[in-house]
Amino acid sequence: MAGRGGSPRGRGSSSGRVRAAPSARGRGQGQGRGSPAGAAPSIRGRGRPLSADEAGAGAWAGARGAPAEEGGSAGADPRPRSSRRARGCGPRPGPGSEQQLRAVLARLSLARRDTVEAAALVNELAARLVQAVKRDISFHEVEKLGAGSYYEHLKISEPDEFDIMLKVPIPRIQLDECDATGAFHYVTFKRHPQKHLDKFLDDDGKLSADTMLLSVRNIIKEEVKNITNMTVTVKRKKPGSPAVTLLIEKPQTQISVDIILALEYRSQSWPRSTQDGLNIDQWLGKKVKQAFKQNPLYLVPKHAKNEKVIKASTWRLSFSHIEKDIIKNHGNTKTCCEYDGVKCCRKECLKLLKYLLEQLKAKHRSRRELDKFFSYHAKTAFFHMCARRPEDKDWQFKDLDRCFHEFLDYFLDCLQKSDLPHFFIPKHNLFSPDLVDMASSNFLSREIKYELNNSFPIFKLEN
DNA sequence: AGAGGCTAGTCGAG
DNA sequence: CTCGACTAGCCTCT
Repeated sequence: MAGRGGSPRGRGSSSGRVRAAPSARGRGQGQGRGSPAGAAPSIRGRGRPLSADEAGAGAWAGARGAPAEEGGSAGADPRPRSSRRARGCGPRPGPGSEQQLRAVLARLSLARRDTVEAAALVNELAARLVQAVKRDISFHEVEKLGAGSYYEHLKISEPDEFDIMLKVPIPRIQLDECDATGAFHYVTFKRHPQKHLDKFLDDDGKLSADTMLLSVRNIIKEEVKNITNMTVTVKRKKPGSPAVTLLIEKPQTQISVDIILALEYRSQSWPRSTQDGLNIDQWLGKKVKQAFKQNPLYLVPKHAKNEKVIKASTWRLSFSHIEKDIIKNHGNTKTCCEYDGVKCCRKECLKLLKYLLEQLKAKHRSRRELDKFFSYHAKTAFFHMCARRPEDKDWQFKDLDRCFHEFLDYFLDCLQKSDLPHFFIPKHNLFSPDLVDMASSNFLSREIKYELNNSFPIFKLEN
């Protein structure tokens, strides 16, 4: 649940209470949600899946249809808790399909040992950096917020990428859209300037994203010099990136940690460009939507590109906190996926699409067609798909194969039409031809169709 | 800041 | 396969 402000949906609450006290959520001990699911030995060897949040989409125009309703898919889900995710019990599933997908998913789960080790390093590093940043008067009030796949329990393969937002509360600011997307804004202070942030204003009185991020970057670089108990380096700055990326070197692997500066914007209402977004009325409910919209918004330093002129002072809206909350509370019913509720396969579908994209990107690393696809595309398509199929019964655990195929169909459709609206800012088309050219979408479409029609050979590669 | 409770996840024993 | 231990993260409450 997102910030204390009030994440909607008090989840366990049996009452109709919508946003209040989550305290009543208590249910039994959170114990054994056993799921053996053939714990694959941590797969560290696997082809480094490119960078964190990326994944593409795939679309396919025609080939739909094939969703193989294969023989009654593995056992009916209704097995209560534990056994729920066990793969392939019950009648034999058709070749490939259900059982194959579950095997893939089992391989994608994070090995606990890796998670424990990575979390210890990352948490220690993050705590130090937060302290260091807080020492600067301008950033006195920063707070940490875990964002991205790892914190959404959607990280696959290895816990090697972490996104950590540093929230800077900024009251009374004004946002002005700076281009047609509705995502990028200029930030100015209303009325009184805020003394501790004045030094980040540019000549026009706009808050300069570049300057502010650079300031954080310098603090971090200094602090990193003092760290002796692990090997950490600060990666070279990428123009237009909202993050300071750190690398923790470990004997076998490295962990990348993105520190993302984020202005915390609380206001009566979200900006106009978001007005028709977050279409979850049928899925999570209007009250939930309303409650989400009471949450603050975040702005991350990110150049509005897409135009000849690069604007150094722009900020992009970020909804990571809401996305995280939706993913955690993804059901039409409150009890979806609770330990005594019914398990759905939504997250599994998303993991599979992310994996597919990662693998395709890795396979075609040397070409450029897939460079423009990111896991955020998969996530966005996922939200739309959930909104189109709002009911838990549309996502039963036993229907993984069908659900995944339908999800891919939808994704292919988006690619083919070059149309994937940002889930929160509907007029912002993430597949707009200026962002993703036709050659790229066609290439990805073709690759996905190929995988679809051949039982996903790319999932079998062991590399 | 710290303690305690809870969830969602992995893993080991039988 | 099932059970339950164990753990990270997150939340609430002093």
